[in-house]
Parts: sequence; C-alpha cells; structure tokens
Amino acid sequence: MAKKESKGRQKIKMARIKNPSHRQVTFSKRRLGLFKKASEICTLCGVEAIIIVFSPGQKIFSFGYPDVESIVNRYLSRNTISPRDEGVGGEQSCSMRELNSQLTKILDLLEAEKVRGEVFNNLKGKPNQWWWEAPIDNLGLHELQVLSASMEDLKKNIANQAMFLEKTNASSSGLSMDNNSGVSDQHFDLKSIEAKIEGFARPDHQFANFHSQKMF
Amino acid sequence: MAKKESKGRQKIKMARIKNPSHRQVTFSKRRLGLFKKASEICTLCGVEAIIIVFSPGQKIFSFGYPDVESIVNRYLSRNTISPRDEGVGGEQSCSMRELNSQLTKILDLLEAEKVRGEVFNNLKGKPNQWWWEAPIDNLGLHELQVLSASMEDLKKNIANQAMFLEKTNASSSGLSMDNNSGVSDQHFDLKSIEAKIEGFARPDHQFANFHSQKMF
DNA sequence: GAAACTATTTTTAGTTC
DNA sequence: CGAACTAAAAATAGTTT
Repeated sequence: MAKKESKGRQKIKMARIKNPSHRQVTFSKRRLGLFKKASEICTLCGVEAIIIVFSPGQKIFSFGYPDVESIVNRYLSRNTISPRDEGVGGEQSCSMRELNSQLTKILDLLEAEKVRGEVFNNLKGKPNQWWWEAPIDNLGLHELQVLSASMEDLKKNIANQAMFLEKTNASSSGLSMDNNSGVSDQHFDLKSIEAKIEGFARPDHQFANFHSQKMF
Repeated sequence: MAKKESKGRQKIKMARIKNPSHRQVTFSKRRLGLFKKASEICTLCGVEAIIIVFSPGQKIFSFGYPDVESIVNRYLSRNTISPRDEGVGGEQSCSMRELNSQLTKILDLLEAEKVRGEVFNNLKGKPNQWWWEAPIDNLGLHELQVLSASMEDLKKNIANQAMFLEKTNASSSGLSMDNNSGVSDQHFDLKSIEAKIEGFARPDHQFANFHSQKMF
C-alpha cells in the first residue's frame, strides 16, 4: 500500500498485446476513448461519422452520429443514386424495423445529450441552437442513468427471449447490468411519449448532393 | 511580438466551432488523430474497424482495417443468420443482433457519461457549474416519466417482436456467447426505474449505488 | 476481476513562421 | 495559406484497491 514508484504508463509498444485479458482491458478503454473522440469531432466540426468495430469475439461495437444506418447507406450509395427514399414510419407494421427506428431515435437523443453536456458547460445562457436542445431540456446524467437501467432491463428481456426460444445461446456484448427486480405498474401518457420521441427526429437538413471522395 | 503569454491550448469548448476555417483546421487535425487512434486499437487489440466521416461538404473520409467494404458488408450481413432458413420475411433485416449492437452502443455511451459524472463528483468544490448540476430543480420529472413509459413500451414491443422473430426464423444460431447466466424470471423491471426517478426528483442530489457489473 | 488512481505519453488549440 | 511549434489538456498503461 505504500508503493509510489512507477505508477504511470510507460511507452506503448505498437504491437498486438499478447496477454488476452490485458488486451481486452485495453480494447475497452481505447474503444471508449475512440468513440469519445468521434463524438467530439462530430460536435466540434458538425460532421457525421460512424465507427464499426468487430472485436475478436465477433462482437459488434458501433458508434454513429446521427446513426449508423444512415451513414452506411449513404456511403454505399455514394456512387449510386437510388431513387428509393427511406421513409421511416411509412409502413405501419409493428416490425423490428420500426422498433429499430425507435431505438435509433432514443439513441440520437442520448448521443445529443452526451455531447450537450459539454456544450452546456460553456454555452449555458444561449438559447436553443440545435435540434436536440429543444425537445427535452433538462436531461442529464441522472436521466441517462435511469435510461441506462431501462436499457439494461431491455437487454435482459431480449436475452431472456432468446434464451427461452432457442436455448442454444443468448445475445452477448452487453455491458452493464444490475440486478434490481420487481414488478410495478406505471401509467403514463403514451401519446405524449410518442410526441416527444417524434420530436427528437432530426430535421436532416443535409441532403444535398453527394460528392464522393475518398481521401485517406 | 506582444501576445505570447499562452502558446499552448486552452480548455476546449465542446460546441460547434463557428469560424469555418478554424473548424476546417480542427477537422483535419482531429480526423487524423481519430484515424490514428483507430489504427492503434486495431493493431494493439487485433480487431477490425472502420470509420466513415461525412464532412460538411459531403466529402467522404474513411478509415478501414483491413478495408471498409468488407466491414460494411459484414456489418450489413450480420443480420442474416439463417443458415438453413431462407428467411421468410426478407424485409426483416433487423434482428436481435442489431438491437443488441445498438444497445451496446447506448450502454457504452452511458458508461462514458457515468464516468464523466463521477469525475464531476470529485470536483465538487469548484465553482464550475455543470449542466447536470445547475438545473437540479428543473429536472423534468415529466420527461423522466416519459422516458420510463417509452422504455416500457419499447421493451414490450421488442420482447414481442423478438418472440415473433425467433419463431419465424426457426434457427438463429451463431450468436456468440460467453456466458450462460441463469435466466431466472426477469420481468419488466420498472420498479427500479421508478425508485430512481423518485430518488433524484428531490433536490437532494445523492447519486451513489450505481455499481454496474460488466457481464460480457 | 472490475474500478480507481496516477505518472507519463499523446493529442491538440492556439500561435508563430 | 499551411506547416511547424509549444504548452495545456486529454488519454491511457500500469498499478493499486
């Protein structure tokens, strides 16, 4: 407990880390740092970016601002003008796609909130400047934690369903989970929820022409 | 030569840089740094990753290890996991795997947010007025309820759809898994959410007990 | 074995050339 | 204008709890 020598880091060796656990730790740390950097460049420079990472265990980690799908689609269609426009909500089917859309919207909100925290640190007094400042103004760390708990529960349910139905394996690559349990009835206004969520939808005012150009 | 007091950088304001040329410079610098970080994580951890960035001028910048196309294709095809089933609903390209991936992303971001919160907690004595500290009174309970309810709705839908999807696609093997946590009956866990909402609806900000366990 | 800590490296905002 | 420079800030490898 009294050892204060050489606590900091040493020079990094740019080679594959041999120790698996060590490698995993480094992966987690650096993945977070990478996503944070991506978030920052998106905010500072007003660009859109995604990151997709396949971990050794074939787990997918992705960052997307505003979301992964749209960027991927735009990337793939950069040389092909497809007249088909993706109208979210056009179909009224309660399909996975729609759920995915909801999830994406919430994700957008989260992304915005994450960024907004740092924005507010410096621009407190300014009026609403961006789309995501308007709908919900006072979300913060606490709310995110609540949402985190919700997402954890959601993940549990997904895992449960998968386990129940196939019994072969469960979804993986989740992160945090606590073990609160209990059932309670909560009644809230779902219409206002939908309105709120719809309000999060981004104006998407950047549908100009494509100039595909790879420069790196 | 008059002003040379501070040559180094100052604290960054996490907001969109207004000066266009300045923003462009920052974009170039940070893009390079981001790609370097990505390259490092790929090397150190033996993972595959891509980054796609749409600059304001709709220019595409991409990093890919080993290459962008293969990762994008793998990402897009990760949903088709029916080796012996031809996929009844071809339009249901979104699967639990994707949802799980997005959950992972959200949880990652939340974790980052939580980390920032803790950092703040240690710097309480400072006059910094962070965004999540200031509006403690205005923390919208309504918004929290909205979020909770929306999450509830989302959970139900996803659970239902997961059931439906898994029944449709009889076999969905391939989900990597490194845990077989006992899936005891986990029901919709809104109680904990509710408790947390009530917990910080009060001005008394005491946020502890957020020890989350990483499972995967 | 994850989280906190810390010394050190790495990144980068602002500046000079 | 961009490249080089520099110091402050941020990231993080190794350590401790």
